[in-house]
Amino acid sequence: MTRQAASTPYPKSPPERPLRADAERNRQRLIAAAQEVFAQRGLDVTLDDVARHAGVGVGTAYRRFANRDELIDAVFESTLQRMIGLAEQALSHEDPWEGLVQMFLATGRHFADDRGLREILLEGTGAKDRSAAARERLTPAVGAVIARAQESGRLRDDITPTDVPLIQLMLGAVTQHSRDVRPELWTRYLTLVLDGLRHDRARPTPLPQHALDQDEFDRAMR
Amino acid sequence: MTRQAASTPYPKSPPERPLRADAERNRQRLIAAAQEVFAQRGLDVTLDDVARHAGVGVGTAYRRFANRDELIDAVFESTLQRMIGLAEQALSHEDPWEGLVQMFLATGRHFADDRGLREILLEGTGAKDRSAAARERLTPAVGAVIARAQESGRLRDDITPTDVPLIQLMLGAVTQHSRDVRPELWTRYLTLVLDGLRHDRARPTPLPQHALDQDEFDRAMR
DNA sequence: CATCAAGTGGAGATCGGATCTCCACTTACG
DNA sequence: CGTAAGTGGAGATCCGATCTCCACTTGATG
Repeated sequence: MTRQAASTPYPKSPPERPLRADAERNRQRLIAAAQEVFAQRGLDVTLDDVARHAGVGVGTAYRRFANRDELIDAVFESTLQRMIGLAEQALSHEDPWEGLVQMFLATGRHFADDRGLREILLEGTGAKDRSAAARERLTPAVGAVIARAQESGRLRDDITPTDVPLIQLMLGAVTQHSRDVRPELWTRYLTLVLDGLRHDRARPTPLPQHALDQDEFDRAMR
Repeated sequence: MTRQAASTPYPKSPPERPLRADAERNRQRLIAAAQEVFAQRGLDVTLDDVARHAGVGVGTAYRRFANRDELIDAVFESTLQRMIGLAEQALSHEDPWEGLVQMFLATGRHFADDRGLREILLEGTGAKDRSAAARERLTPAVGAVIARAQESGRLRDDITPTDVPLIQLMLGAVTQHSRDVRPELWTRYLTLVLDGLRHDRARPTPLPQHALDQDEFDRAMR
């Protein structure tokens, strides 16, 4: 799919010297456009799409980014930082269980809003090493949140850090199908899962988001 | 994508007269092959793939089935019947809660083993009316299982029948990513969700399937 | 067993969509 | 103002999927 970058014409990686002002402006526009397009339609869009959305010519896009992968890297570096931040914030929440819940909610929201992010972090789309590296940077914080919640006795003991992305993956599947009909539906199922994750519980937590009615359901399942 | 069937050469729907014996044999082979290929690789395979797998020429495939959709219908009619049967069996289980669990397990297993089935019933891939019709036939039985479990007081009251396919969709997402690494992993998350679905519970149900370790995880996320 | 309509295989025509280049033109910068 | 840097976008190239066509084989029938 991705061709090997040819030797001469446009290999991009090391910015050999500063770009001209207008060129740099276009580069930023491309990144911003890519961010939006990836979020909406996933990583499987053409550079032509991104270029059109940015209001520049295809040629310009290819001159700045040899292929989609370079663009993806440029776009997701900052997002990944933010995700790590969210997990770390969860650690500083005074209540360990609430911290865990907050982490699921905060990261879940990002995933709900950004299909590209789901694809990279949860579905392993695109360059495998990129995804792996990203998750590796995310793991320590997530592990800490889990461990702390378990020590507090509120989270069942048989949960491990790898369960977290799998759960987010499940919620992502819901979002994928319901986003046009009810973008927040995933919170319903998160609540359900959280009730399953509790070490002990008295009564079920009330579910946010009523279930899909028949009509919504039909539309969600296209 | 699917072209309008042309007037003369190979429109297939009404079997105008009985097929010659060898032709009928090939037809069956094609359906059997399609069943397998759809189960393994989903509905998005070419008729060429199916034909090769059946050991017949492409031409033969196209002579019998004007397009993939006809083949899909031929393949899934029987499977759908079986799914309905599973829900009905759940109703006859003496314990209403156990019946519900059995329904999730039995249908979940089918979904786990058959990607094409997931795509039709859970992901609304392919002809939208086919999926809708199929689900419509499945709904009454599922609704009854839910209602009975709720009346027994074991299933929380805020669950509705449309939650069932959404939950299966979540589990399907797990299966999709873990099938090469650990095909049964979905049962772990089903147990978690079931614990969340219980109206009241003392201690968590032990989870089947230990979580993915780091290596398995990396492979699952490709 | 001879005849011939029915059926077959699979090479390749056709289509469509994605990727990427090329170059005449425009623009920023010294 | 001169010129190196940058631009746009038409179209060359590639690729894979769909579907047809026809020389050849096979099953049914008398």
